[in-house]
Amino acid sequence: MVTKNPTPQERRKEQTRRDILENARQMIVRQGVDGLSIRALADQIDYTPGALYKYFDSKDDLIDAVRAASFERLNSFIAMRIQPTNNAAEMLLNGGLAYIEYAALHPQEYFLMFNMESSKATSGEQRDIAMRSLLQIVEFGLMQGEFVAQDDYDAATIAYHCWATVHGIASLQTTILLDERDDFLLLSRVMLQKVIEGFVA
Amino acid sequence: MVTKNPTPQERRKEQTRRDILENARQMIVRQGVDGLSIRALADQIDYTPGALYKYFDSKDDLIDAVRAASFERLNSFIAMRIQPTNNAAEMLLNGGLAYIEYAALHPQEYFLMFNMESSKATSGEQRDIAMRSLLQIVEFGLMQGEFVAQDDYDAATIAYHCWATVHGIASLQTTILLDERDDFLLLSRVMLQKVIEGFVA
DNA sequence: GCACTCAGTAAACAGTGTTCACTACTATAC
DNA sequence: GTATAGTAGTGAACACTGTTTACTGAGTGC
Repeated sequence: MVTKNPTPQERRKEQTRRDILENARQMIVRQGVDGLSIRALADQIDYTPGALYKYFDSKDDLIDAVRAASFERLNSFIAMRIQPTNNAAEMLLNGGLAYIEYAALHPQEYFLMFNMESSKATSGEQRDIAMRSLLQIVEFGLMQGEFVAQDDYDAATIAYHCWATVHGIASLQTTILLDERDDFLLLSRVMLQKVIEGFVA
Repeated sequence: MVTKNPTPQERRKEQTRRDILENARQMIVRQGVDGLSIRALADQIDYTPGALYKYFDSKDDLIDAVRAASFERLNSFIAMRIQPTNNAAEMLLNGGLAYIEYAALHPQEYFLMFNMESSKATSGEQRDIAMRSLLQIVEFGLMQGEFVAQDDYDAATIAYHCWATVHGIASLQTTILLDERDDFLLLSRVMLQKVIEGFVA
C-alpha cells in the first residue's frame, strides 16, 4: 500500500468519490440494489449522470465498491462484539449473533453482499478476513483443549459449519421469513449454542 | 380449487402461457434473473413484447410465476429423495442433502427463490409445504423416541435449525464460495450429521 | 500571462418495461 | 350462412435506464 501524500485536488476528488459512494449506499439501504439509479443518484448530489463516470467505470463498479464497504462494516461490527477472552465458545457465540443481528438491522446491505454477482473478487478480500479470524478462534479453542476435533470434523470444517449456520439463519430471516417470529434472536442463540456444543470437549 | 372444464381456446391460451413461463425459466437459468428481458423473451418465442402482457400483468408477475414453479421443482426433487422409512434421521439427512444438491445444480433458480423480493406471498404457499413436511418428519422422530427435544429446543426449533443449516450451506456455496472445495457434498453431509446428532436420543 | 489538465456538462444512443389504439381472426347467436 | 362480440396479437409510442462523446470553463504549473 504505497500512498504518497496527496495534493489538495486529489483529496477533493477522493472526497467526492466517497460522497458518491455513501449516497449510493444509502440509496441501496432504502430501496435495494435494484432501486439504485445512476441518474437519481447524480440528481441527489447535484451532478450530471455522466460525471459519475469520472469516478467509477460503471454502475457495477460502483455497486462493487458499495459491497466492499458494506463487508467492511459487517466485519468491524462483528469485531466490536467479540472481546478477546479465554473463552473461545463465547467468542464464537457473540460473533455469530452479531452477524445475525447485523443482517437483521441492514437487510438490503446484507442481501447486496451475498448475491450471485458478489464473487467478483472485490469482496473476496473482506470475506477472507472474516474467514481467517473465524478460523483463528476455532484453532485457539482447539489448542487450549476447549474444543475437540474429529478426523472428518476438523478446524476448517468446524469454522465452515459455524459460518453456514449463522448465514443460514440470517439469510432465511431476511428473505422468506421476514419478521415471522419476534423471538428470533433468542432462537438463533439456542441453535448456535447447539452447534457449539457439538465440538466442545 | 374449482376448475370447470376448459374450452379449446382456454386450453390454447393456457398452453402459450406455459410456453412463455418455461422459456422465461430457461432464460433465467442461463443468464440469471437480471438477464431476463421481456423483449428478448418475446423475440425467442416469436411474439411482440406487448403480447406477453395478455398473459402476465408485468415482468415481476412473470418472475413470481417462475419462482413459484422453481419452488415446486425443488420440493418435488427433495420429496423424490426421501423414501419414507422408519428412520427419521435418514430422511432428514437425505432431504437436506437433496436441498443442497439442487441448489448446486441450479444456482440461478435457487438464487431466484431466495432473494428479497420473494416474500411476495407467491412462493409462500410452496414454502409452507416444505416447512410442514420437514416439521412432520421431526415430529415423527420425536414421537417414536428416535429424537429427543428440550424445552428451548422443541420440534419447531429443530426443524428451523435443519433448514437454516442446509440453507446456509447451499447459499454460501452458490454465492461467495463457488466451487472452492470439490468435496463440499461430503462436507455438507458431515455438518448435517453433526446437527442431527444434537437431537437424536 | 499562457498553455494545459481535467472536473463537469449537454446531448445523443441504444436499450429497457409498459401502454394503447388498432387489426384480424375466431367463436358464438340468430 | 351471415352478422356480431370477443380477443390474441401488432406496431408505434412513452418514459425511463446506463453509457459515450464532444465540448466548456475554471484552476494549476511554468
